[in-house]
Amino acid sequence: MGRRKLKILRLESIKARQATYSKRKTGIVKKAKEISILCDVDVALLLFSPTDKPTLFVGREKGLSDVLERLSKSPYEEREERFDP
Amino acid sequence: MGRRKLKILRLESIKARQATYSKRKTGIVKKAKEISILCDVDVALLLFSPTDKPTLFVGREKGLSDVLERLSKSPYEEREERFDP
DNA sequence: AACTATTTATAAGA
DNA sequence: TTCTTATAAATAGTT
Repeated sequence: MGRRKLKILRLESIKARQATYSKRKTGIVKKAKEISILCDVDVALLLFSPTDKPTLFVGREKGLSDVLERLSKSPYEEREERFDP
Repeated sequence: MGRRKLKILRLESIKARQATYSKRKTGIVKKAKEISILCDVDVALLLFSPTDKPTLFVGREKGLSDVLERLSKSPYEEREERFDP
């Protein structure tokens, strides 16, 4: 989306990475919140900025530890890792 | 987006929650991958489906434990929790 | 799983 | 960083 189509490759300048990070972080956190509410599911999203600042969103008024514990209790057969969605 | 504007409230039927989850999971995992590549940052996204199946995406070819360790080492003052982005 | 009308996210610019 | 706007992308309802 945007004025031009962007290729998904590492942005060259640190300024561009910071500007794009700021915009996209807002978008993805919003998406995380929406899917959690709409579908009534647990979500945890952790991001580090180009300047190393972490942002954490966990849905449904839980803590990160609750969601991680849930993952640890989930059978391996049910887990799905997405490296190339 | 879509044929009608949707209010961000828990969908009533389990079928609707499952259908919407499936579509939006694809979208948010794609977003996580994109911000990780474009901005060259660490990202971890964990989602549980309405049928309890977990999906995990971690960017930059790291493991979840690496990203969690990075969070644990991050100064509290730098952390940002987003409950209402 | 696919289609497509419509809404939403965002790239570039200011 | 924040706002605007043109355009690309996501997705709700449907089949």
